[in-house]
Amino acid sequence: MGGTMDGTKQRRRGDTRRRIQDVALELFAEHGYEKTSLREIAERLDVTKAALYYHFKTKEEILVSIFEDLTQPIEDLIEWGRQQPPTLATKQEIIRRYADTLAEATPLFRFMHENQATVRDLQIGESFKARIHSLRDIIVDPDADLVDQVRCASAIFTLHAGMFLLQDMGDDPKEKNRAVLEVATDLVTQAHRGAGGS
Amino acid sequence: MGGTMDGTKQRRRGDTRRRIQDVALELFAEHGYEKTSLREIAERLDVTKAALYYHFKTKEEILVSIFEDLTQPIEDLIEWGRQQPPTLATKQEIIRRYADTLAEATPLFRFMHENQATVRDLQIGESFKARIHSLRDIIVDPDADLVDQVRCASAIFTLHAGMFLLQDMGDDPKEKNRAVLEVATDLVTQAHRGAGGS
Amino acid sequence: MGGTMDGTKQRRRGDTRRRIQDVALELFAEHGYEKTSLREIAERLDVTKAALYYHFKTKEEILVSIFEDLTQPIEDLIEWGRQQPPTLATKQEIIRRYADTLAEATPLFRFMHENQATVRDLQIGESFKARIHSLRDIIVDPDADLVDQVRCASAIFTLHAGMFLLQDMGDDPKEKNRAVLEVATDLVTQAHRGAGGS
Amino acid sequence: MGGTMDGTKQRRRGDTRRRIQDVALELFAEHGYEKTSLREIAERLDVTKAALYYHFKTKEEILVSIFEDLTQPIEDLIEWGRQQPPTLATKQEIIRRYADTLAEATPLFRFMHENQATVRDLQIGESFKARIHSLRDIIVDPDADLVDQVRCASAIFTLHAGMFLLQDMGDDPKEKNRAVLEVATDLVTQAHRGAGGS
DNA sequence: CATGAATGAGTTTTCATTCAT
DNA sequence: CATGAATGAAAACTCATTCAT
Repeated sequence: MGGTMDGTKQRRRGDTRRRIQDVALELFAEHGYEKTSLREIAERLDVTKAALYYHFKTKEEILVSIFEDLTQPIEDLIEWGRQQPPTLATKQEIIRRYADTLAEATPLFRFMHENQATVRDLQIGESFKARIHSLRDIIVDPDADLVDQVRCASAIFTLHAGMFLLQDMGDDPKEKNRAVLEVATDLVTQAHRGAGGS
Repeated sequence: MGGTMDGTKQRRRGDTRRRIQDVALELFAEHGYEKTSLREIAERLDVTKAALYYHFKTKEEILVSIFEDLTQPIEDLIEWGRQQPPTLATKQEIIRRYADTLAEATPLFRFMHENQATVRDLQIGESFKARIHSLRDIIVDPDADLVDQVRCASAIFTLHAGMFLLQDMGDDPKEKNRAVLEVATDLVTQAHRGAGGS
Repeated sequence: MGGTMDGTKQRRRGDTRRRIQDVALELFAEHGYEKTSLREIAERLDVTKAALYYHFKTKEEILVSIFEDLTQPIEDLIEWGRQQPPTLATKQEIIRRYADTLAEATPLFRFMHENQATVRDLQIGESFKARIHSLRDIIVDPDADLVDQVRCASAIFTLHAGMFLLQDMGDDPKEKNRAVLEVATDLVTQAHRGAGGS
Repeated sequence: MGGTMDGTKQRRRGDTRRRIQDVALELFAEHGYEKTSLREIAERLDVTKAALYYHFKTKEEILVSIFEDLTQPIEDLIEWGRQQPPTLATKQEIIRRYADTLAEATPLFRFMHENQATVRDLQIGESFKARIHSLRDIIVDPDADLVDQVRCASAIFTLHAGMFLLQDMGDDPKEKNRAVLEVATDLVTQAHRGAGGS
């Protein structure tokens, strides 16, 4: 009981919830939240719309649940960052780790990035914005020179842009990711130098 | 007669088309394209929905018309850029001018930036993407080092982000804009240096 | 003055009304009354919708006016028929003349035939039905054998069908029309014989 | 339990689709396809418009579904006719059977007959036309004399007209139907004789 | 767990019609 | 004669959501 069972059933056991999230995110990222209907999601999963409502109370809840599941790593990163000394090395490491986090949840971040107007009215908007700001506040001293503040924010956006907007650049995606990371790291490094870090 | 008349009426004469565009853009930028209904636009203008259809064939056409009217300056800028020698000074000037262009059509660019998922299915998406790419291709040699290519793209996104995402940063918006411009210019300058510019 | 003028202007003088009728009938016959919009008519004539309203009070009036202009010949035919002796020759002549009438106003009759459901609610419906019935009553004695009554009605429908439904039959339209007329005449002849006509 | 239940509820169970078709056809036949709105259909059934869309994807699909369900007998008749020897008896039998078919699906055929302009743009138009042509081709040799071809087509239209246009003729509908059938049969018989049938 | 059936509120769009100029 | 601008009413259709089974 509850142990290993058959395996085929296990894949479907409680798995529907996850499958809904996967398909929903894929469609949200592709066509936007508003233009993705529950009918579409249900059809792709070959279940009825009503089935979605067994697992989630509303359409928005589907999105919220995806968001909550996938942004845990960012919260962890923020937590970690706050406990480190505010050295350049820490900041560089945060950039590095953030790049990894983005890479692992690309569709969600692509969605967040491309649907800001939608997301703004949708509870999670504030939540997401707050996280990004927390992150920014770790890598830049709010008392620093404004130009350096911008540089750090820009580092974050460079990572974002690298994920979603530069798909046509460079031949090898890995190489491109390395280049993006380098530019972002550079920006943070320059900001740090400007801020008087020796 | 026929001369100057009252002025109140004159403002409404033939002005409706423009007023629709204005209100529509405002709402599109605020709530997104999909979530803005024609009823909403019409109500704000105190006309009927059908009046909108007298001036525009479809909802999409409203957006397209706004887009076409407001992106002319970018096309001009691209045209100008292509006829200049590819010096660092040129590139810096393009960044400067592009910043101005963005500032003058903030709501449109905010809209484009925050509704990419929507815009992608909407004809003008490709058109806009193409313009940004053209701009990028002017400030970076496609044969340059990949890191420097990213730096230039990043310069453009820094300007974008500066417009729409950094509204809480710094006390004085003008100062912030100057800071944003400086970071973007820096990125281009660094890219140029890397590319072997003396 | 008022005499011959230029000729170009003369063609347009008061001609608009006729042109509206022509285009309207063409479109009504092609796509049906309901699916033909005034916008469509106006666009084809290269005038505005409002111009149509200068010449006709309503959409229905356009149709009514066409109807009235074009069905005069039928009324004349009925009038003529009523004053003839009820011989077989008269009936045959009516069939012959009716065939001519149909041929001369094909689009109208095609319209009436293919849009009966529409026309029924539209005033002219009754009017048209009454005319056809009058015609029928001339070529068949209401006291005749029911089979012969049907034969006569069938003669009329044969003519109609020949106009609108047999376009693919036979190589030469003229030949086909002659065949149609022959069948219709035959039917009337048979009916007459049945009715005890010597 | 599960057995016979009440009967009132049972009639409504799964019956909605059929009820929609029935009411729709009734209204389509009465006022025409274009002038019948989904609101009207829904109101008569005491359901919402959206309920219609649960059962049919579009308004047109309602019509198509009715058409497909009701024209099966014609297809069967054509199939049967093709496998018979082309004797006069066969042709007469086809006329007889076709009259029966028409009588059993009167509203649909009335609709098809009175809304040809509408139906023409509506997919099923061609489909219907093709069936009628197939039928015609069975009862008349395409190489026959043109007059006899017309006679056969006329036989079919006589049946049609008998259904929809002669409602005022004769006192007893059954008698009238018999008369119509007789005229149609006569026409086919004459055509056969003309074609060289002994 | 999931479905079949339905709803209410909304959407974009079209149309015949009006009227001041 | 004709237009430019607008309207009120209605159309077809979509969507998130509900609920008995």
